[in-house]
Amino acid sequence: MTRKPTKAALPPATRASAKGPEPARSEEAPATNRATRAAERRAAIVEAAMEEFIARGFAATRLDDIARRAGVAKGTIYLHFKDKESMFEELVRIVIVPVVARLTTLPPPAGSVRDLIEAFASNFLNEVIGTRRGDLVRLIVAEGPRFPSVADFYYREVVSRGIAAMRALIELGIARGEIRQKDLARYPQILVAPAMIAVIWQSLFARHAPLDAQEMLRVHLDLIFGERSTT
Amino acid sequence: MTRKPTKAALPPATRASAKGPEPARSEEAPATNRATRAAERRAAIVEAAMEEFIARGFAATRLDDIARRAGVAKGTIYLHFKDKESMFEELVRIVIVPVVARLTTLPPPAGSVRDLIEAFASNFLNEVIGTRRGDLVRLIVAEGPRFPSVADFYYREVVSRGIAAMRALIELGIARGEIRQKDLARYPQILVAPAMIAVIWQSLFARHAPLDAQEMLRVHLDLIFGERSTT
Amino acid sequence: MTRKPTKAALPPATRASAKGPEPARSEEAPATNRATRAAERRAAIVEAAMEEFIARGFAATRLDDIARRAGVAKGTIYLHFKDKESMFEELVRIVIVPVVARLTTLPPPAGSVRDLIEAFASNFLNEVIGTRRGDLVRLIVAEGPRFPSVADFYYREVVSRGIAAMRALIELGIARGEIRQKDLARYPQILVAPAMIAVIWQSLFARHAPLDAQEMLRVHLDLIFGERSTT
Amino acid sequence: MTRKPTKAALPPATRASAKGPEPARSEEAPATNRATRAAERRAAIVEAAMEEFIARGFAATRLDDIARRAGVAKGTIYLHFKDKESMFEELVRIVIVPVVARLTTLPPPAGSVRDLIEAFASNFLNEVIGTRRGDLVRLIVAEGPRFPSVADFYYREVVSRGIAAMRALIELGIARGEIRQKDLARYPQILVAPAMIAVIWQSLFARHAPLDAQEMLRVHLDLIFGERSTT
DNA sequence: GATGAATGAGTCTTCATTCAT
DNA sequence: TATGAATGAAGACTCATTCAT
Repeated sequence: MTRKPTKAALPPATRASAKGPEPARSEEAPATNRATRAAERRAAIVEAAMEEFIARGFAATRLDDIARRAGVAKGTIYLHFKDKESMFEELVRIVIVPVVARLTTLPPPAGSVRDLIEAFASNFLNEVIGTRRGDLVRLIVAEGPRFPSVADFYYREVVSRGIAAMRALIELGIARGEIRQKDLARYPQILVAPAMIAVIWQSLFARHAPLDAQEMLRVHLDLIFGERSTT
Repeated sequence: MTRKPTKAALPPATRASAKGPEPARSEEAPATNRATRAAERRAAIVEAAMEEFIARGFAATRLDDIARRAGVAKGTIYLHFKDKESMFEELVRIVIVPVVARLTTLPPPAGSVRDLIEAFASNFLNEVIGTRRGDLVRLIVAEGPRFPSVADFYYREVVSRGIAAMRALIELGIARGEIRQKDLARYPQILVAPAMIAVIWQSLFARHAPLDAQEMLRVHLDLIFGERSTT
Repeated sequence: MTRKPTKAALPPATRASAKGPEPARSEEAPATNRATRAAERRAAIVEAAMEEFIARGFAATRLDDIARRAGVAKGTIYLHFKDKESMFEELVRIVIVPVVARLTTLPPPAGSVRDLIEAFASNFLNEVIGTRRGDLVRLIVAEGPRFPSVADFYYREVVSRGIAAMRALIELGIARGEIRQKDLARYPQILVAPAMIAVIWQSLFARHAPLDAQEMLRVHLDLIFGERSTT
Repeated sequence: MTRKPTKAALPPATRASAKGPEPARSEEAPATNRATRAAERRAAIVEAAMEEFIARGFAATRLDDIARRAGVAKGTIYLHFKDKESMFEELVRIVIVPVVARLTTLPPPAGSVRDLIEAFASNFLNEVIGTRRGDLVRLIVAEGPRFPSVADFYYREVVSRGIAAMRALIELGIARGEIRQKDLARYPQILVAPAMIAVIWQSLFARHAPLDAQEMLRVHLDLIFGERSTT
């Protein structure tokens, strides 16, 4: 048996690690109207599916488990999603869209470029690295080749925008004299690389060698902007 | 069905599709004695399995496909591996060990630290980024959480050693005055991050936005060592 | 999946596909009082169910489709019928009873026996062969073995009566000297056989080889009554 | 529950009513080589599937039941047939082809046309009416509209040939003066109609009113050829 | 050793039926 | 009465693993 051991290796999941505002499990709030109930259920399914897909990957995830975790019957899933595959694809969209929305709103044009980027980094540290959102990034890396539409979506919505935003910042930094190396603007990936590595590191190796992502990012920024006199 | 679309996206494999009477053995030498034959078969299985696992991930890979691609019968796989799961785990070891062996041999004590690292990078560019070996890295990222033993092994054999080696180089660079930022030695991950990002980028986004990995790595080294006067 | 191809072959029904806010009631009069409304709904369900059962057979018909076609909610069906099975059984009764009623009324004591039978045949041609009613016959042939009660009912109400009526006519024909072969009265089935074959032929083979049922029946009657001098 | 009652209505099938030369169940003959075993299994599956499809119709038949009846595991069916649907389609071909083969061989040009047709009829009586083969005809009538390919095949292989053969015989009969009514050659269906009705009658109404098919066919032939002086 | 037919547990998906609104 | 969201039992199909040849 192949899948069983795989399951055994992953204890019934971390469960109650509700990410959204509320677990939206049933039995709790009676809720009032039907639409609300339906929305809650849908949210519960999304939440549960995310958890399971992250824990086991697409192919090894069982809809049965998602249903159980969401506290709904198996058939209910099919009231919200066409099938497992499109559930996965929609899921990524559902989870990513609000993140993108927030990010595109954020940038308050304050202080120096370094301050701006540090704000970004700090945000990233709190909201992505080591969180469910970080795991989602790893999930996309894992399943991307088998779900081109997911990779496409992620590139379009997140990567290309992120790269563009970083490039703009870098160019600003160069213009203001904060960044010396002009070529950096051609490869904004360099700016983000350590952050991405931190995300992956936390998923895979945190157990063996915990990584102080915050400090690493600071060192990286020092590399780009020069070390700060004031720490 | 879970795999159908995935299969559609991945045409029935690029290799052997022998279906007729002839087993289509591994194309190499005819070989004479039994031990050799067995070793060849095993090698063919390893090769085929790697290919399939990389293309579809662990759960979605069918032993049937591996067998067909390797030109052996399904049962034969079980003469070499206990089951699918341990096959996967052994596989990673089998493929990684020679790579590590080569890397630990490599370091030719030549010129400057930057030259050394550039040699490394160049090697990495040719042998990893955009190759099967690069895909293996993505595979480990993908399956790591479900195969702790694989993640462990990879950390122990590759990551920790790589980090240690990089740290040694960085310290050497600092000692020789080639690298100004002392803190870098605490986070050798920063040195490797762009290379890893390049690996992942090629798997996922090459189609949308091809990345000139070589040039990116050069820019990154300029950042660390300062821009070269000559170039 | 069992039904997919079947569905593909049968475009989502020719009728109502109302999905929007409006229930798309039965198109007839708006009706005022409740009893009337209920009766109308029931009629719509019966009509829709018949259509679907004929198109797909009992097992492959979905209550969902019936409801949609009838323009009612799925639950409404259960206000009128106990379950799918008894719905099917009642349906056949509901549809057949008025037909039988009409037939037993028909026989206008006109001219010769041949004229009488020709009147019958002509009626059958117009009202059964190639119509919904003809498909019902095929449906009963198809589902009879799985619905003994339906077969029983059909035998009792239609077949045995029809046979008896035909026998009476044949005997009359023999008595009057119109029919020479006396044994025919023992097998009135022979008289009806071509008509039944025509019904089935239209369902199955009309596409390959259209059949002029009217002319065939005429030839058949000529066989029994002798060819007419005038025609 | 819809399918359960349907099942209940049909007691676990008549089972041991093996039609072919031998039941080909397992456990009996040890068989020698693999190919033979496989062929036996395939035959058992075909036999079992026919039985079940006839008893319940396509949609209501469960592969589980077919497997159980054939004495094989569910998966084994898929070694021989792509899916339920193509199993059904192939089945009809598999069962019909040898029948057609035999029929096209049969006709020994002996005696009078009536004798020839009586030989046919007698054959039909023994080999079709009231047998598995007869049920198959009913099955095709039942499922034809949902399986155009089956109806097509049946028309091409059986119906059109049968009609052509009957027409030839009728024309011969007319030429020899055995058949008076010339128009009959235009509708050979009339010649076959009572036989078909007998087939259907036996499936549906035998319980209520057994039909002496042999005698009925004789009467029908008397109608066409004139009553025999000797009998 | 090598084979590949056979197995049957496991998974996705459907749909008749129920019931709170 | 009418609704339709929710349920979960049932059924088609897959595939890792075994074992007789």
